[in-house]
Amino acid sequence: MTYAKKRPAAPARPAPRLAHCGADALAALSDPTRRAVFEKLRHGPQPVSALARGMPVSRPAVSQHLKILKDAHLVSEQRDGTRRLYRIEASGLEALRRWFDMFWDDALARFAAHAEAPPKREKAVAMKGKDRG
Amino acid sequence: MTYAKKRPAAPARPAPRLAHCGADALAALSDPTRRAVFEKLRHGPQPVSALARGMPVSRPAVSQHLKILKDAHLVSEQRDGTRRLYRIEASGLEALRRWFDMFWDDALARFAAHAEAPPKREKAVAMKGKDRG
DNA sequence: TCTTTGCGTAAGTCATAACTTACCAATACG
DNA sequence: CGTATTGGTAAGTTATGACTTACGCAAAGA
Repeated sequence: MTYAKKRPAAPARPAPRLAHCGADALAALSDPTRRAVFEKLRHGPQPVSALARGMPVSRPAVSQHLKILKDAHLVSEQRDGTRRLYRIEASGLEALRRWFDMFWDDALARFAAHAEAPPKREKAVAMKGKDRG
Repeated sequence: MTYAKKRPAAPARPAPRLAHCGADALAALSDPTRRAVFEKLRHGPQPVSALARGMPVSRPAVSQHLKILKDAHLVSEQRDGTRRLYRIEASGLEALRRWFDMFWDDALARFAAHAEAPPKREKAVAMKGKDRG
């Protein structure tokens, strides 16, 4: 969940720095229903009602999910009469993969090196019960 | 968001079928703060307070995020005195990659084949204004 | 042993994501 | 032109996730 407006109990939230890569795609695919829709598209381009058919949610819900997937460049839309064919778009997957490979390579390298160099224990500067920096 | 308990406005929600692969990992990485923590771990194993340092959220918040990452097998924990060293765990990444490569391969194959075979238009069985199947 | 450091967990708050139904626009079709 | 199909969008509801503070326990260190 991303906080934006003011919230009394939590002073602020200056948008934690994050790699602006496959972030949107990750968020988009974090929802089970959205994943289900996305997986349905593996069988080829489909109109909204076909995607909604058999799903436990309403057609408008699927529409809303498709919008999110589209914004994340995970699907693209092609108008065909009154229908709109949705299909999986490579670019979103690609962005995701780039972000992801970063860690993958790292993990492998680190595993290969086998030297983890656990951080030195350093004297903490007296914070009695304080949970905040 | 995953619905579980009853909700008057929405009859039921029988858990949309989904490939039980990197699902947890995707959900875990969908949060910006969690990604930030995860990215910090690229520099090597770190104790909780080191991870929390400089973050816009409290230390307990980071602890909670680490629990989620751990449940998704994205990080592992090693006790060291009063500290607990967290490090990136390959297995979660691997699961994620498997799920992900499924689509990736598909997308490439489909792109290569170039034949999309858009679904035939079929007479819908008269549903006046109904949004549900 | 008494204190400090390190960290997990409980309880409570609040914004919001994921739904719902209703409505509207656009295209196809008779 | 009237009607049905298709699908996007608005408005409203609710469960939940991301926080907070407070507390408690375990290991070090004096």
